[in-house]
Amino acid sequence: MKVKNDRLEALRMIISSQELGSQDELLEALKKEGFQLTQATLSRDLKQLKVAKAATMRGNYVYVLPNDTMYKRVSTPRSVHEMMQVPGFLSIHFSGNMGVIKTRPGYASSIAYNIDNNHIDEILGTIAGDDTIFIVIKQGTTKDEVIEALSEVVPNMR
Amino acid sequence: MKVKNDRLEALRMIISSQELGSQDELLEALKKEGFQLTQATLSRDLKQLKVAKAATMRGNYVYVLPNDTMYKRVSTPRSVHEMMQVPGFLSIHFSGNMGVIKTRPGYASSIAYNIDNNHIDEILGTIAGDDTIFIVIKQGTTKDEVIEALSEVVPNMR
DNA sequence: GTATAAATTGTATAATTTTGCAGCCAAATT
DNA sequence: AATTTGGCTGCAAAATTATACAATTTATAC
Repeated sequence: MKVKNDRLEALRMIISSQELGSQDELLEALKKEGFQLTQATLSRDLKQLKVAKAATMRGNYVYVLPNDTMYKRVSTPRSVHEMMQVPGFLSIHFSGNMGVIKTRPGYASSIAYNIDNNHIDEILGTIAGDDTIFIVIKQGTTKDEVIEALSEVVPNMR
Repeated sequence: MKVKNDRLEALRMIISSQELGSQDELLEALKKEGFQLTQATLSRDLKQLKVAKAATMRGNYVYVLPNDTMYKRVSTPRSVHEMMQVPGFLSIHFSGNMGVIKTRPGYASSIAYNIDNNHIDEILGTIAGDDTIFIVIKQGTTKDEVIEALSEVVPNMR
């Protein structure tokens, strides 16, 4: 069934690239892509793709794919080594006791996870958005020391 | 409100330890734990906890926590009552005008919520990830003052 | 190609979830 | 003490989502 597979693929792309909160909105987005279907069918598609509807920080709801890190089920925890293959890192800059890492879209949380799980003394903590990570640096630590420590963990660090 | 926090905590435990697919089922589970509330309130609680409803492989739906602890569960599943004794707070450290709180996975946002809603003068604001909270501290405030103030709000603070 | 089985879909409806509103209560303010 | 403010909740209605059923299409076997 070519049509259905295409539709599911389009749906995946729509969900991962936009923040839509109801099936009607998804339906409309699909229509713009040239897919003609009813809410009932969409509901079935969503079930098949295991899409979840989740509350956001901004107080609304969005659909998310099952492998979006936050709502991922199961998952064999990836090893540090595996994650080092992931080339999401873009840049790092510092200001005062904080560092800001820019990553490719979607990579922030996995890189931050990687940093957290390596218990780097120089870093008190991280918080990740979609393509940005904030890190708080231990007092008395230099940028170079932080970069040195991070380069053990983050691929393409330098 | 003590009751509400307890309820949210119980809800979290229920969701992470059982596979329930409708709010009515959750309501019943909560009732067994001694919580009395309506489906409407539950819906709001779920929104606040950022719980998502996701399709499963077995063709039904389940509620999942934003960082699904379900599949990382430890071998001995603790009872809801036991787990409620164990709040999520792990540690706090400071650097410059910032504090970094580490929590058990998934607990950051609810603890940050507690902090925010207690209007602590010494804290300008917080931002929470999954297991980390950044807090920005008012200038001229000492760590001890912050810890003092937080201990009113965060369980197991010291 | 025809027949049979399986999958897909729309319709209509049932089931579920979210939300506006008003009341209540506790904490803060005057 | 009285008043204001803000959070929490239930109720009921609105909004949204899931599904039984029947029809149709597609795949498979003969």
